[in-house]
Amino acid sequence: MDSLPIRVSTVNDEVYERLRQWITTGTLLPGMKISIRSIADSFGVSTMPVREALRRLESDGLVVFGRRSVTVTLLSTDQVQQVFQIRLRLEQLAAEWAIDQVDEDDIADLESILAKMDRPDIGVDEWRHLNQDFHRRFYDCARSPHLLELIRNVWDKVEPYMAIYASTVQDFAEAQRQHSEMLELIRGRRLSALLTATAEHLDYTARTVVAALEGAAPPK
Amino acid sequence: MDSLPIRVSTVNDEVYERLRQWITTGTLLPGMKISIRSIADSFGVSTMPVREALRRLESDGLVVFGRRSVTVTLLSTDQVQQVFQIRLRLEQLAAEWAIDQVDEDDIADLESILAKMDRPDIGVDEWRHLNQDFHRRFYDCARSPHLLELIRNVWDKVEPYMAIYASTVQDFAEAQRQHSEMLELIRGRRLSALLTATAEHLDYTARTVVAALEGAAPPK
DNA sequence: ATTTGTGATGTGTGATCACAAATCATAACG
DNA sequence: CGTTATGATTTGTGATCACACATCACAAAT
Repeated sequence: MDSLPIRVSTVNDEVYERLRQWITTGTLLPGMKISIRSIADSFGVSTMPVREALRRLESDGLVVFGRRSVTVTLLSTDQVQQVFQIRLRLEQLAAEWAIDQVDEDDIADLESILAKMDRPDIGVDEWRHLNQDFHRRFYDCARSPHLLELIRNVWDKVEPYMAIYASTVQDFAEAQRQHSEMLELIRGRRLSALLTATAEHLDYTARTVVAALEGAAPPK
Repeated sequence: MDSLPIRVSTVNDEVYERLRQWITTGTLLPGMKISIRSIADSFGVSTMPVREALRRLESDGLVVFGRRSVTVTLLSTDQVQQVFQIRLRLEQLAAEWAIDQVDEDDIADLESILAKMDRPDIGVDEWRHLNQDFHRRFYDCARSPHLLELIRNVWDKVEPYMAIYASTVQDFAEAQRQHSEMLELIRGRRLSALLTATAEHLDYTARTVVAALEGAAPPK
């Protein structure tokens, strides 16, 4: 009898998730120095689990260990664009796999998420959260946890800059239109059209983010 | 005057590289349990740097932390095939970028590596090493350290199974022919042909590895 | 006013210790 | 003989400590 709903969240995992969220949501900005002891104190734990969590974030590419310092990874504009290119290839692959696997429940969930995003007075934070939900639910149709996690990792690398972009823009109409289009295309199993739509959506997002990046002052 | 080629390798880094090599070369087989204390003792260090190194390998996807155990990641045949699909997309992207950036030095280096692999009495370990060199040097032409590292990470996930495959086969003629073809195509800047050649090479490799995997007894 | 040397401070690194939980071996029981 | 209970052992987790080095501030010299 293997009952496995046992909760075994360790301190390390907790710190890892929290720090990851702090980085991707913009609480910790790219280029900022991180003090292991400060983090440990503010969480009320020892430095050890913080160190292990930071090592994981290092391999995720979200933080960089220097000689005697840890900083949030800072990407150049070129690097941001490259990551978007990588994201595109991975998400197109997910789209290919999803076409053959998607069912009615998937469609219904996606419609539900999209409906929540259609509120005109929606806040930026909530919109970003739902945007993440939509895309993740979308890739989830590919039925490949491995690919899903990889996309999530790459996604999170540019997520801090998405936060900067989202805070300066309040018009999500175009993005919403593209989402609707993608949903229609996957519903109709129109693969090639879905691939181009995905490319257009990501290109649009990348261009908007880069524009916001160059308009905004570079973080110190 | 900023000459700073000072070597500052930490114990953590050392352990990380060694363990990574042990996993990718097959010294530590997929599914094997890892004892943090044993590793620490065999390296003559404390458990601390070993723990941090293992956390990095966890985010790399090479080891898995259980409730009270650490094991080398064990992939199913399906998962191995999926990783090869992901590799293909990333390496095709690298090929696209490389076409516009490759110069004579790159070609010369690739030819040199290929020449070393042409020895008929070459050992499997040496061949695998040179094979890695060739592909990495190839992606290096894309001039994107970020993409290069990502490919390396994904590559290493299936590398343990490449080791199993390589140990059972002693005929590298077909792979060598495909390498030569890829080199010719990048020399002639023939992008679309290079993309299909890359696809064929990776498909061939994946099929061979999967065949060896199903033929071999699953590791306990 | 700029540069350089020196000391104080802060910070990551690595070692050691204590503990709880998982694992395993052995024995008791059906 | 197979199954379960139980105690010993192993092992990851987290805390604390000592240390070396990077960083910064201030002052003295150019």
